[in-house]
Amino acid sequence: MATSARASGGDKRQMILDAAVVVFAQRGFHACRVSDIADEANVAYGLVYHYFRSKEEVLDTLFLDRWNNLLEAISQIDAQQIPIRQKLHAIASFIVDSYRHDPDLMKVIIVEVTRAANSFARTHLGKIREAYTLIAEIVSKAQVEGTFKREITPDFAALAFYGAIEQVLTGWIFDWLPRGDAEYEDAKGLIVETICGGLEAAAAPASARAV
Amino acid sequence: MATSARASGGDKRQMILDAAVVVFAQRGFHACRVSDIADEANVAYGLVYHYFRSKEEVLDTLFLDRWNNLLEAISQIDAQQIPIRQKLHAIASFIVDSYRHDPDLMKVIIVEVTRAANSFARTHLGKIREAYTLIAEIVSKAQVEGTFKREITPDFAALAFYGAIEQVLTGWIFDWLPRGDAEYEDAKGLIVETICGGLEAAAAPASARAV
DNA sequence: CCAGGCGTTGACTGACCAGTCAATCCGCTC
DNA sequence: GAGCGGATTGACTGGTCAGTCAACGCCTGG
Repeated sequence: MATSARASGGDKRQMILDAAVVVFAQRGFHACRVSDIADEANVAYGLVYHYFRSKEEVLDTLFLDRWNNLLEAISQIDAQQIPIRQKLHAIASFIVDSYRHDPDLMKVIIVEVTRAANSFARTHLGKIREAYTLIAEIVSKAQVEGTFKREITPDFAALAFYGAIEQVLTGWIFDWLPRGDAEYEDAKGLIVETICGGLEAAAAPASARAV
Repeated sequence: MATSARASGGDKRQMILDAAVVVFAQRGFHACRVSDIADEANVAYGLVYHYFRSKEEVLDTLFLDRWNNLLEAISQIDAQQIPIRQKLHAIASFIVDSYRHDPDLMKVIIVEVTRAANSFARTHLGKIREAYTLIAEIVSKAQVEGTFKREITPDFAALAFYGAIEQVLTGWIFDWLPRGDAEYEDAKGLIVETICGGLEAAAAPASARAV
């Protein structure tokens, strides 16, 4: 009664999006057919085209929703008055927890958009770079206040930081790395420690930039 | 005369491979047609299938040739009696110089294989992970000798190191980062410094693992 | 009870393209 | 100069799928 057979308004739209996540995660964007999405959503083929202009628009929608969340989260984290390490930890947390909360969706976003440099990343380059830029600004401020050294450019640092996170997520997605709540928590700390503290034992003087 | 109209043996095979690099780099593996490769190589469509079983085998060939080179290079670098930083710098150098020497080929390998987690990376996961493993072993040895701290697992360190390199290459490939000989040299040093020394100014004690 | 219209359906079309194959070419050997 | 066999050609086939569209269902408002 509450949920009539005829679902109200955008209800089926959401069902299609949810189905798309499952299908894209399982078979990949290019390998799956639009009919797979419709089947998974228990919806007629044509309805997908009622709500979305194309198969691509479905993926675009999934990506943009999620990525805008990320951008806002980073901005909010940056606005807080906390040490730089805590900021980076919070960003890593947000992304790792996004994965924990909905692994399929994050898999789709990373595998099909973020890492798919020749197809979708092209379209969304602007959005993706916004994230880099926000992180770079955080690094930059840390350099100004003296917490971070200046030898490494903020852009470069952002690349390394985000790259490390993405690489770890990729490791989980493809089962190179063990998954689990403990692993997720550890990873957050390890990413931040690697990027901030480096791998070297605290012994060599800062000037030991050999090679 | 030396080069007769009828090229000898595997000559055309190489022409096809070279053409594939150009075409894959320009339009992407999925977006291009086999006929594009044949056209670019000035060769009949069918000849591609004389030398390769499928379009995929062309890409596989490109990838494996190059990746095996990389694996061997890493092994050789590891065998040398030099400080850990120099080893990592040499690895970064090899990869960056590979890009400098043949940007299109590296673009194809990274964009179409290494980062294409859902299609080709699947097939070549083993090969790709060999690289991680080799790097992790180097890190592991550095931990044993006390140069690297033990808090960060070798697997994780390898992920971060390789991830940083790949991210920087991606930055060049898609024009987020300026290219040029100076930039290439700088990048090698910055990658190593970021991973080994971290971003933080040398002031906080090693125990400052906040958050 | 009827009309209008959004939501929904799924068969169909048009285009695309990987891979096949029968025919031709050409260098070589005997 | 006959004939073998690998190299080369490109028209063709078979299958796939994204996207279209005409029709139908069901709610709503009059």
